[in-house]
Amino acid sequence: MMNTDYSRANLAEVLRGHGITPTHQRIEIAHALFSKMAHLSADQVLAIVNERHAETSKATVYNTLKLFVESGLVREVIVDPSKVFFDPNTDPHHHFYDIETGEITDIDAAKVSIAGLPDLPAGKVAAGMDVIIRVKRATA
Amino acid sequence: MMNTDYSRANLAEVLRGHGITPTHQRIEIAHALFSKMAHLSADQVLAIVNERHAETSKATVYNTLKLFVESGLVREVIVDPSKVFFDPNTDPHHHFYDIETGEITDIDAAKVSIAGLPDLPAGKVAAGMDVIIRVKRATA
DNA sequence: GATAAGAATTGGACTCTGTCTAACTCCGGC
DNA sequence: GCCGGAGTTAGACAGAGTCCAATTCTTATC
Repeated sequence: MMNTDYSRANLAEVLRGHGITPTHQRIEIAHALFSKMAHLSADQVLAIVNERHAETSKATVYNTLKLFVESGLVREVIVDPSKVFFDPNTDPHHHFYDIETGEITDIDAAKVSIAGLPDLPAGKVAAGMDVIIRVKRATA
Repeated sequence: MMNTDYSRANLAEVLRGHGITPTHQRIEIAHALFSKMAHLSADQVLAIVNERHAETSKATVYNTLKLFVESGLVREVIVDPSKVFFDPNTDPHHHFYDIETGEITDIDAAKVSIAGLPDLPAGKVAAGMDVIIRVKRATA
């Protein structure tokens, strides 16, 4: 788990630690994701980053989010057709998605298991697997 | 589970049984889904239905798939950003989705369980919940 | 601190999935 | 067979995401 220092200077170090050149835009995007600690869509990230002055383009937000996903800094959560969310929490966990309200709730990874996965200890869902449970009512 | 007679005449009866007026287009769409018994996207359904002569519009395919989902004839499977798949198998089950190959594999519903769902017998995932497990390698 | 070369960013056009609409056609009860 | 409502249609539209060539920034090296 990441520490909780979300200063620009610290975020720059975090990016360097993941082999990412810390540009202004990338730092702002990282700041948006980590300081909110919420599941954000690319659109929401774009809006937050440009709240005061428009300074980051759509292309950069998409490029950067893709880069962050590839380097394991955030996770992609695909719950909705036509909208991907980005989750700054990379601890092993899964997601409930309420179809009706659009709400996303975390589930402890240890609580989800699948029988018949002989190569996994106790049938637990392996790290790297992304379990998304779509429900019709809030179940959290 | 549905029977395996995929003749137009029988599909018309199946549609009527679900309260759906069996038009030519709807029968063709049902035929595409059930005779292949595969997870198809709206685009694929459109292509299959119009293989010989263009006779069904995009709007009708979308309308019909939505109608089929609402009446429980097929299920929506949301595994990929920007593409929804439709599954003619409505038996309770869940899905593995291989991010790299795009392959979708079924999992027996009984094999997936979540701890900490007190209102559900034995922590089993409830009917109506749609569990999608996104993996990086084929795990089936 | 200046320089240079590659990396990052940009805006805008573009693609793709899916929606909407208003006119037209078909289905089924009478 | 007629009629009214249900179903279908083409094409315009919307929103998320991609692409590209031109520009700007970062950083290693001096």
